[in-house]
Amino acid sequence: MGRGDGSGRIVSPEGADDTGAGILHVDMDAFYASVEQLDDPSLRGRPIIVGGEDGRSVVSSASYQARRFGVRSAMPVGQALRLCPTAIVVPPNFARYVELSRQVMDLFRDVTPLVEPLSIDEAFLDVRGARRLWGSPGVIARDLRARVHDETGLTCSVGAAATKHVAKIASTMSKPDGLLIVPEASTAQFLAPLSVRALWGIGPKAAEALESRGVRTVADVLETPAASLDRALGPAMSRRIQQLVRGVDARLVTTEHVEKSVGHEETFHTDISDAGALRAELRRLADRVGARLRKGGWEARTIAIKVRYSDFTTVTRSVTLAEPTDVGQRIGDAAHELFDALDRPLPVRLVGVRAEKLGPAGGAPASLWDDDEDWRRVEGALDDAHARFGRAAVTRAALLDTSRGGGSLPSNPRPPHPE
DNA sequence: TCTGGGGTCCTTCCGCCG
DNA sequence: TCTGCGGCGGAAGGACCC
Repeated sequence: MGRGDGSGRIVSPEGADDTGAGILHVDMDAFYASVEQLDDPSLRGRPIIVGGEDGRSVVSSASYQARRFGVRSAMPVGQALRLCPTAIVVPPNFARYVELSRQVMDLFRDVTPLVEPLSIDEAFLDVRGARRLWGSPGVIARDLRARVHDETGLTCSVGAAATKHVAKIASTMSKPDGLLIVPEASTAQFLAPLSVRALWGIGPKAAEALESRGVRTVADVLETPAASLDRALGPAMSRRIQQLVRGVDARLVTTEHVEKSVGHEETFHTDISDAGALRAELRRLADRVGARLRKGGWEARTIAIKVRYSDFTTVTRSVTLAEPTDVGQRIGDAAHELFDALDRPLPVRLVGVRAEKLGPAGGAPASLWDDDEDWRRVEGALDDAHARFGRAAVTRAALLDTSRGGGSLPSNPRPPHPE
């Protein structure tokens, strides 16, 4: 969810060049806050904050009217109210957000089966195979925005570019309720003046490390020796950033996401010193983790606890079990053993339990940054299939499905709906 | 000001093993 | 038998994202 206030918004004019900009990033505007304003007309046009009402909650989402006062996501609600005393605090209604999220994602899948939800309110769409059906990426993006608004009453912002990374940046810059298209040939020109803070994966710490070396913009990164970037960011991040600033981003829009761990944590209303109460809470969280593992048909072998003290220092402890488990009792026992071995110098404000999953069926997901084998098969088959069936009849997704042995090439010109 | 909850990925350290 | 070394996996912590 975006954290900006919409100042500095940039959008593309009607009919802008969209050559090669086949990856869309769609991001709902101030999603939770907008849903609340949709459902309660008395909130429309007013500064609202979606967040818990207890003293320790933070802002989950703020309407643009509140953002003008400096209110941002993840800010403590108390601080937000000092910035914007007239703001109305609304408790979150996650079931409703999930419902609307499903509706919006279904709209996306009407356009292309290659939809990768990133979170409840944003997704990547690969529309490269949809040109014959729905038009060029720019046309698709405009139609999609109109459809989302017509059918849900909500607005979204869309970035269209040749890669996920650039599309993501573009959607952020177009917020709220905008569309920004970056044609493939303009990628370098688009990126060069941006602050390093605009890059995905560069947070406050990494930005500080770069800026302390005089590296403030993407153009600066391009002029900085790799060894210097390695020292500032570490080799892995350095390599990644060097690719991103050159517009290189091999990550594909993938429709399958496999979670690697499940966990729950709880911040108490007031800090707790009583070991019995803390152990009871760990047991409760372990049961929830176990229930989720069983529901997904997974097992876990590494169990970790997290304890945050009253001074906000946080420790984690983990253990690898001899046998994998999906049983809350066993997870709770492990959590208790880890907890009992801690010396607890201060009252505790948060405890958490996490389990690293094994399954399902050992299917570890490929790295985001590796080439995808499925995709290579698809690319190879695509030209051949286009020649045989015509471009409009053949989508990458259909080929992907076919290449996995799960389907056949479409006989009608509409992209197959995944459900 | 006073910091949620759900995750992922990376780095560093350490012990084990050949 | 001892030492050095590299690879590897586990553990812990931190940064980052939404």
